[in-house]
Amino acid sequence: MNLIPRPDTLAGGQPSAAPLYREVQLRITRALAAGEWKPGEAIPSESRLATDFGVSIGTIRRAIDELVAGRILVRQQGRGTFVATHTEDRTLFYFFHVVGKDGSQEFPVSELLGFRKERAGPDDESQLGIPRGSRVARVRNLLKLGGRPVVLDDITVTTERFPRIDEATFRNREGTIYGLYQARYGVNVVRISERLSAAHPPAEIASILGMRSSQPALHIRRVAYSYNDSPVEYRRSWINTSDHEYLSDLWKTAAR
Amino acid sequence: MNLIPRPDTLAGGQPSAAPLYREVQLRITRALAAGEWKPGEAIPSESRLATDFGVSIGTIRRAIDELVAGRILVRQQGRGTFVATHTEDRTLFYFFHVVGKDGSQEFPVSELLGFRKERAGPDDESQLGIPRGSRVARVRNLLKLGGRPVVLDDITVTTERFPRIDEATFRNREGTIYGLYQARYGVNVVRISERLSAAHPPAEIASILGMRSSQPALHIRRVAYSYNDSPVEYRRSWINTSDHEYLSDLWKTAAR
DNA sequence: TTCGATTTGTTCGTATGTATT
DNA sequence: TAATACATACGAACAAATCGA
Repeated sequence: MNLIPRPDTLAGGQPSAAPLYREVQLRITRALAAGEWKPGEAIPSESRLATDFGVSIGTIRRAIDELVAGRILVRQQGRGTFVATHTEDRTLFYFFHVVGKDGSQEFPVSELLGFRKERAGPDDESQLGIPRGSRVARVRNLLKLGGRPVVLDDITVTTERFPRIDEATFRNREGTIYGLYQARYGVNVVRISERLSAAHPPAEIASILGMRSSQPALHIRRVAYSYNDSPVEYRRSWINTSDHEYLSDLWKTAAR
Repeated sequence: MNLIPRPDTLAGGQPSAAPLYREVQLRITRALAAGEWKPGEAIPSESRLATDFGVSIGTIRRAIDELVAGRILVRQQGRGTFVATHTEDRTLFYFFHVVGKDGSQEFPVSELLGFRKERAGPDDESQLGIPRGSRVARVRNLLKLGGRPVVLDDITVTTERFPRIDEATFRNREGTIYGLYQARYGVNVVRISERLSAAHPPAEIASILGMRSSQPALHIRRVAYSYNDSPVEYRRSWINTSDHEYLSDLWKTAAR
């Protein structure tokens, strides 16, 4: 029956008690993080990976299953398995949770309001896990729904991960911001964590959102992560919830 | 090799193009909805289900996989597969998303503030998908964190699904409200959908939460679903976000 | 249009490992 | 210790989708 005993190591690294498919998964994730297979591209076929890694095709499928569930990879029968991109409309609402109070999901229109480079503050440092005084880029971006301003994003990223980033890069992009990160910097956002609270917006922001400063707004602090849970973006948002809501619907979006 | 062609029907019902594991999954879900296996109990072993359904054990595992991912079932190696309960602390934070601004996850203390029965309003009817003028029970419940009031829930359920429900039922319960639904009424909440907005709380609610009515609060409209996406509870909540936040962290809680 | 090669999707079966009782 | 139940890994066969010759 050709039962080869499973080696304790697969990559020649430190020994491990983890199952084989986890090791395979880890190697695939590392290859993704290293940019070996780029977003939109197909990764090698399952049978190819099986021979390359010296495991059965079932083990490869098992390893890929979770990456597909986590929207890191996308399978297509008859074609192959592809690195997920942020260019598809479907994936947008996976990271964009603002919907109309009537339940309508609308495509936001983006407008760049500001760009500058400076030193990170203590909040940025802790959220992004970066050294003191790191150089960061700050972007102020407005999202309009139905022609009216609804969401104001203040985005912070490190110039280390996004070298030579500038205003034109943001202004001339096609598609979403995460699509830009992916296509131009090889940074693939695969997960976000958001903390919401209600507060009065600062006067400047209230003005942009067309509300009075005495009106309540939704405030969100978001950290976006790439592979291996490494944080890549810190975003503070204000949302005018007069006509819109934040939708938190765990399993509708994920696989059931 | 004993290759039996797959029948188009498994239960003798209408024909189907769905894969076999989906049909098995559907039958398991139906059995759960019918209360055939109760929360906390073990469902039959995989090998037993395989012979019962006349499919391979691999197909059974495939069918159960998604139910486990959706927290409907819980596998335990060496013991069996169990219907998930709302009595475990782990599962609490799957439905309770309020955390301290310092990130601390605290166990809320519940206090019943009110109970009454009346006719459903239009909002209740549409959210719960019930006929006009249905009889509903309304519960007002306060959640305290660190001894201070933080969350006020106004809960609406139908007396049809929760017969003979009364104030004492809620007051004398042990554990969570969803645990009560499960243990006493066989209603198993497996998914919630929440819509968040920022607003000024009504004076009465602000007073309960120890805030001024001019302060912003987080307002949440939640619909809780049982098996087969059938809505069972409509809940309107107000949250004082002075010291707490709403955490939306898709993949930390789900399987990666 | 047809056909064949390729790739993922489904189902089956078997063997063995590990945890529980 | 033995029996039971889930976990991992392998392999095989066929179905279904895709794509190019």
